[in-house]
Amino acid sequence: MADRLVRGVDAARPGVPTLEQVAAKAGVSRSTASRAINGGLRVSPEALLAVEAAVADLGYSPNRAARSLVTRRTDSIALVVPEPDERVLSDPFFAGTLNGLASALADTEIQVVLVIARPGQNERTVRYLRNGHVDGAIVVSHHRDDTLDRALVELRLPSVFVGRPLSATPEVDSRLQYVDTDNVQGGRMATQHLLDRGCRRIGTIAGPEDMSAGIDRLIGWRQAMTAAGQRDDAVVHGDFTIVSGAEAARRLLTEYPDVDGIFIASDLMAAGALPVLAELGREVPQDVAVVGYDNLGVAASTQPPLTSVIQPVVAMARAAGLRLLDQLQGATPTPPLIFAPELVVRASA
Amino acid sequence: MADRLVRGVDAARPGVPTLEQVAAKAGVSRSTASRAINGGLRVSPEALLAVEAAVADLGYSPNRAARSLVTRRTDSIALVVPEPDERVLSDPFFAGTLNGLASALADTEIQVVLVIARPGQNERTVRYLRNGHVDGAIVVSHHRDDTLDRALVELRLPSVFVGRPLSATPEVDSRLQYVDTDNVQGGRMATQHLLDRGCRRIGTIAGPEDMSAGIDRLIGWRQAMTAAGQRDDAVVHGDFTIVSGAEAARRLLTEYPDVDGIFIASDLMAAGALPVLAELGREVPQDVAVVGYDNLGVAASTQPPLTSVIQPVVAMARAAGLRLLDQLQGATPTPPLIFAPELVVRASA
DNA sequence: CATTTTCGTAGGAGCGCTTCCAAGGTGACC
DNA sequence: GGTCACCTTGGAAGCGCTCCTACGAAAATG
Repeated sequence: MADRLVRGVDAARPGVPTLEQVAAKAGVSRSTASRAINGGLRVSPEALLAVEAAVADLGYSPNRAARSLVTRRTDSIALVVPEPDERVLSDPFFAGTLNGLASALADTEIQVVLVIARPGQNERTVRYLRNGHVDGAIVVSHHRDDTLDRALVELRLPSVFVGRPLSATPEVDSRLQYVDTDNVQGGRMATQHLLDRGCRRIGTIAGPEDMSAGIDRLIGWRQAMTAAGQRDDAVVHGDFTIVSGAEAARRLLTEYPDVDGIFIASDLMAAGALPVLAELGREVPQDVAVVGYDNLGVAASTQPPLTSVIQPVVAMARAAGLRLLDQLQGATPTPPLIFAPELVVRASA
Repeated sequence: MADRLVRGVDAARPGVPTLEQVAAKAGVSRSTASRAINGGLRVSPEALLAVEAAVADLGYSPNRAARSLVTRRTDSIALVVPEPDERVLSDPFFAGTLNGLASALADTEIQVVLVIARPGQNERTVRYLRNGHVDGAIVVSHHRDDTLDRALVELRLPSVFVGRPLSATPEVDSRLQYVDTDNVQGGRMATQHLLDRGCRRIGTIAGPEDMSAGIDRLIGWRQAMTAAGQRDDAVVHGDFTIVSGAEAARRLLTEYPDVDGIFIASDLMAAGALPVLAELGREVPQDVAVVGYDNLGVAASTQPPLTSVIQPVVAMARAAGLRLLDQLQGATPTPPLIFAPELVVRASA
């Protein structure tokens, strides 16, 4: 273990003001000062004013540790994210989540603690969450490891998943809060758009088979294809990265050279696929129409710009944050909140 | 203020184990248990073993609040980031930072608290940091607002900037820790590469004039151009986003239609510029060679793939984390750590 | 006018932990 | 064998805060 660490703020100086000092300055007792600060109930207007002045004067802010010790709350929530590897690194999904969450918590005092869920360290992560270090958790269910999901559900810690966790079978849905878009419908919409513009031999570059977003979008594609009486065999998988998109496109066009439309389960993969299509002499959208998914920045900047299905990450994360807040206030868990996907038509299809 | 919140973990159940329980189970006093847990100094081997067993058995982990209250440390550091807006959202910079920081802290107990520095709320941010809620801070100096930078420096809170803060004039450098790449040299290298391949009329799409990365890369370009005896007037500015890159490219080619090379200060802007070049009938790299900056994922997937200057975000953030750790252990601040940029040659130049 | 209710306030206990201190036990050394 | 040093240990204080309880004064009630 490390030696004694040096104090964050030097103790030699007057130091951080305490409630005691505020009370003294305001000429009231510690209790009154505390009450004044925590909502001002049962405090006379004069006392309230005096305390507020003292607080402003001293630049006081309550010691969270002390408060937390007695309230048994921490006023902080965990943002549980999978270890940011190459994939997450190039994925704007996370930044969007953060943005939405921040906006949900904007006018609370709640802090966000980043919890990196390292693969193989679930034990540690769960212990951290269990032992009251945070009041709740937002879990970015963007990883392939559902033992963590399961463990979190067992925990009874107020928590909301962004994106349906794979462990969310219908039976346990009620015990489990999540926010997601309807990826099945999204997949259907994307495919239908291709069908509507006349494509008949439509392939798909699907996401990983162990992530709900990957699975569901593929299901949506299947549904649309069978409903239209088309074959649903032209499937290759990627892992949502640019590189995998390029590879997948190559495989797809090799195995099914006659495709005239591709539904690609993420814009990033589409960004990888488009250059390959060009290289193989396919004009987009004339020879092969392409629809992506996510609509997160990259979509508009590909060549040609990508028709894509909107996944409103920011709104989802915001909703997740608000739901968590509700739970922290004691509200009972509500059923999953599913956003409707929307299609943005650009040049690629 | 909000009403009483519900406890994160239900108190009716056996609840979270305390040190007292561990001690009882191990058959030692609370003090001994504490000593055993915090490094095991002055504890007999038997006692140590007994405590360790009890800890494992009970799944104990110390209450951070209680510990923090007495040690006056929080064992957490702030990651101060500018409010994630559109720009940050589509920027993999942040994810990389997180990745690097996480790796630096991997085998410590230190938690990362996300502090969103909202514009116009500097007061609040500073107060939070000042009042001992965290032991130190990593500041992603990726924003345009240097009053925060200045305030943080005043704070005497151990902190490390990722990216040179604009307020870091040579005089205050010593009081201020940061990690950065040599953006001037990076700009020079990029430009030199264009010169070397025969470009003579080189323009630049520079970053914002109020961010050190923007300023320095432009300086580098200027240096290379004047050293080569070329005119350094073909400058337009963007704000590091894709959209601004597209606009800037249009402006540049309108004002200076004879450019045969462009140094673009970020890959994202380059990603916006390339389609515009294509649209205006310029072949890359034949008619106009292009060098980008950052080499963060997008670079490899543009059409054509982008020659770019590596900015090792992950390594930088990791270094920043390690330096902060050093400071927390009492080490004296060290001079800025500057990474050398590297050029990755791809098809665009 | 006496009595109850209400209100604002102060004091004190105690949250779980670290750490100071004194005490006890052991071995080394004279 | 006695003294000293050293190591291990438990008791107790106290970190800054909230909240329970008690209390006096003011307001409302009979």
